Amino acid sequence: MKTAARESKTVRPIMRLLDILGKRWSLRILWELRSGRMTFRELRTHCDDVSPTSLNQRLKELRELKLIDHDEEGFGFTKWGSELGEHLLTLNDWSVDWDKDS
Amino acid sequence: MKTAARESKTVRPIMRLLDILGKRWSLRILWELRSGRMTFRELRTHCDDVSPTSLNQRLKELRELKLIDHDEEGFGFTKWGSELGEHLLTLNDWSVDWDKDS
DNA sequence: CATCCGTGCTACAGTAAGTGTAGCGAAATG
DNA sequence: CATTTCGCTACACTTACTGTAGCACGGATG
Repeated sequence: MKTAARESKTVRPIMRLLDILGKRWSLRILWELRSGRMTFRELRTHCDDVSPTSLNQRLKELRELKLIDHDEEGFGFTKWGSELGEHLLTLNDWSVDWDKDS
Repeated sequence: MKTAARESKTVRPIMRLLDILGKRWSLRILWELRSGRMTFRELRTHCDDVSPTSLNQRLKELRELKLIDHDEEGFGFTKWGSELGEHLLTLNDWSVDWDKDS
């Protein structure tokens, strides 16, 4: 019975969330998807040409968490992902003030 | 003129933020620090015994971003880190609903 | 039919990042 | 002095990510 390499050991939702969001590109992917659905290649371009291996891995995980989905228009937010995107937006506003105090 | 391995190429504050938060343990560290200041070793224990190498690296980066600081009571939030902690709290509330729709 | 797109995605070797254990030097306490 | 606790480092090992190439599929076009 082997445990997954890096998935949350706890059951707490926040931990599941922090686990995946703490992986490289996760936050960035969600951030970029705010501007609408896009194809794998488009998304890749928006994410500084992240390697397709990594992108695919993250997309798979984010889909499993029901944060994004995929249809004929490409990848995009689910209802939940959309809500999470809102949180990122408020974080964006915050970061502007934070940055002023560089 | 070499560029830093993984620091943001853009100047946008949100990117700087997502960059560091997207590194392993960053979000977790901030999450754990909500419960108050703690020593290196305490923090390490709270973070599933993360390797001291990684912990030290993240703490260093988070200090550079003025999100946490260190005094005789240990590591803890700065004013900015504290605000970011609030955001994590609302994210925690959200995650509970999200989790119900597993 | 064949040929050309663009799609999501995989293979694979190389590089970077994180792990786990041991332990150091400094400061505080007895 | 010895002991404890502190932040932190060394180092070999393992895992994660990168960068490039290209595959299989489906739809359009000739």
